[in-house]
Amino acid sequence: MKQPERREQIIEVADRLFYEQGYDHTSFADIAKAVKISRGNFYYHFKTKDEILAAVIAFRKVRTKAMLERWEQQGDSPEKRINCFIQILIANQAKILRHGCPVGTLTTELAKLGHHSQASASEIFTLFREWLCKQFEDLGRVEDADQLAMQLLARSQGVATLASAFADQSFIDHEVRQMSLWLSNLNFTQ
Amino acid sequence: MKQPERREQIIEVADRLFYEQGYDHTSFADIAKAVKISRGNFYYHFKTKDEILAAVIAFRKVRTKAMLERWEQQGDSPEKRINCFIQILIANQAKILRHGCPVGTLTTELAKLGHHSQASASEIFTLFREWLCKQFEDLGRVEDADQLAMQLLARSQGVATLASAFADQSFIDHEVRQMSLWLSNLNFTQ
DNA sequence: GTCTATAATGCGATAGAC
DNA sequence: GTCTATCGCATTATAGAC
Repeated sequence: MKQPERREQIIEVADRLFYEQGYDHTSFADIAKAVKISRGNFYYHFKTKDEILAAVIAFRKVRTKAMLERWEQQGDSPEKRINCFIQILIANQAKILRHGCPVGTLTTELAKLGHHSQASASEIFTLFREWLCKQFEDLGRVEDADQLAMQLLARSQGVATLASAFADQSFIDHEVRQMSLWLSNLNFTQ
Repeated sequence: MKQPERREQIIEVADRLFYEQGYDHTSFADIAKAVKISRGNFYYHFKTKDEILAAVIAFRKVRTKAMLERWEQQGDSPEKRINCFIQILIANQAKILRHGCPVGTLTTELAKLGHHSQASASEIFTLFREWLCKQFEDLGRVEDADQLAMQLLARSQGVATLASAFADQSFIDHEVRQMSLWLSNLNFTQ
């Protein structure tokens, strides 16, 4: 297989395994086995574990940016676009119940490990934060746009954590409805 | 040193290290070194890593129950008692900024590891949930008490995760004020 | 690019002396 | 109750053949 393809393949598998099992708990052997190459060959593509983590984070950033651009074009109002964000809790419900939020769980783990890539991983949160901030500004909440963005980010983060802890699907459904309601009432409560 | 004392000492050190470094990443050597006993001696007190994790979770449950009982007696109104809960984000600010919420980060990690103690660790959340539920009932919100408890639990959980990710102390301060405000307005918005 | 073989380290866990 | 010594295993990482 050509070099770029194999590299992409490894990153995608590592991305999935880091999410499902955690970064530290996932070994090169796990990734190599899933990609169906030998451990030795793995080192041709990535020299250290830090290197593949950096590649996975970069991959997630690109994917997140693409998703945010898609939402930007899909929704024809800021409220509809923010609802796209809220709805990912439903779209990824099954995975979130088992493994939590991909961004939150990674930044938390890297913080505990004292890993230098923690700051880089947190920038995925920043992508959501700035995008949401822009939407709230378009909604007319110019002054507290960033605070609203952080509030929504925090709440959906907490929903993912608790839904996973209690293995409670209906909690996600309920909180998503509540967040949508909160959003549609925002114009009148400033 | 007498057996029960040493056992307690190990549990307290393990509790701290599991919080700071994560469960999986903390080795017996780490704990033994911090307690200043040999690795071999460690096994006199705890035979497996599962065993010490179970002891730490049990320890946290006892400590949480004691704290909730203290809050129960301290606050002379349900609103003040719920504010005790909200204020732990301030009281434990420094630790939360570095290591997140002790309950949330442990349940998340155990979920990723597929560890059988995950359900037991989640019961610490249940202690808070049921205590908060009772307070919201006393506040007069009988019908949606559990939903309000879960909403507050989720929000403070998200605040801890994001504050840690961004290393942003002022975000905790701001969100705590917002949650207190939300609480004081609850009576009028039913 | 891919493989096998292997070095070097750290881990959970055990045995046995004191 | 505490220690030293050690086993068996998984891990990251390297060397070198094909």
